[in-house]
Amino acid sequence: MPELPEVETVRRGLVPAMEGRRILSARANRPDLRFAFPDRFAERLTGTRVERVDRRAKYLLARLGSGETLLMHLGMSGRFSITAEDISRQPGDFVYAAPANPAHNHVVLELEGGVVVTYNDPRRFGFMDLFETAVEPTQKYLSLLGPEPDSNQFSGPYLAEALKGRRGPVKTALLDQRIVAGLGNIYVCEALWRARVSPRRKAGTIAGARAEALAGSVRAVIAEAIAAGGSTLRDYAGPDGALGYFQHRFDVYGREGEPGRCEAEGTCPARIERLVQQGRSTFFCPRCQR
DNA sequence: AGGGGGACCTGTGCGC
DNA sequence: TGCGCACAGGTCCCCC
Repeated sequence: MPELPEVETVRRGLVPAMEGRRILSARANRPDLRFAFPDRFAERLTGTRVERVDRRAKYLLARLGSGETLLMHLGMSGRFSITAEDISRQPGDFVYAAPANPAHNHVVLELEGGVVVTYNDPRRFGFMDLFETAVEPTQKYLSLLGPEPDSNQFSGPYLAEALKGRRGPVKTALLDQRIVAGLGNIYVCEALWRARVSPRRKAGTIAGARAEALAGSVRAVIAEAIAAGGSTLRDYAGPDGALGYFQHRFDVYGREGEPGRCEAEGTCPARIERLVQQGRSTFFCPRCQR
């Protein structure tokens, strides 16, 4: 379930399990996920220390003592679980609504301190790569990414400039990771609704105050979702060290046919509609989004 | 260059 | 109960 906020929540869960620990063994249980694992994947991980776990857009980036970075993308259905002997009062595992089918455990990392990090991904849309950290500016998955929503670079004027001349719908443009990094189908719908911008509006017509509002909505939606993931995390962090996975109530996503929450009182006379753009569902209020 | 459509996978929920 | 279909939070790649 990973858009930027979910990936950030996962990152925060992986930090205590991985940072500072040497990888004692690594195993891929199959040759590929979405793409083939890089050459000598397990050997390049074994024996090196994880110095830091970063995130860029929806990518998790484990910085290794070897000078390489392990890049991990969760695709649509990727998830990590952690088992640990000695991380008391620390996240010991992620909590999911349904248990993982072990048949889809594709990568297993054993780290110091009895920590085992397992990557499970039924659909295998996720992928992993290893690259020299020094070449990150030209790394194929990272080099073309737009600004993070919470960065100074991401602003109304930036967004207007980035969307200028684009003839397709703004919904599609916001999913383009080169324009802004980390948004997915849910948060694009939510941000457009908050800004009262129609998902069908031509991207190139977003300018001025409208661009400002949209950039602000993107920022706010992402920030709140991260905070909600964090609060869930605290709520679920019990003595066994469980880490809650992000849960959220959406204003439009998945709410086709329900009354809009567009008015101050919470009830809009219109109902949320669903339409399909580029083969993906868009949820919006036909009355309030223009 | 930008935009549209298909491809990659498995799982789930629904209508018949 | 079984079957087929639609749909699912992402990205890449090919074509125009």
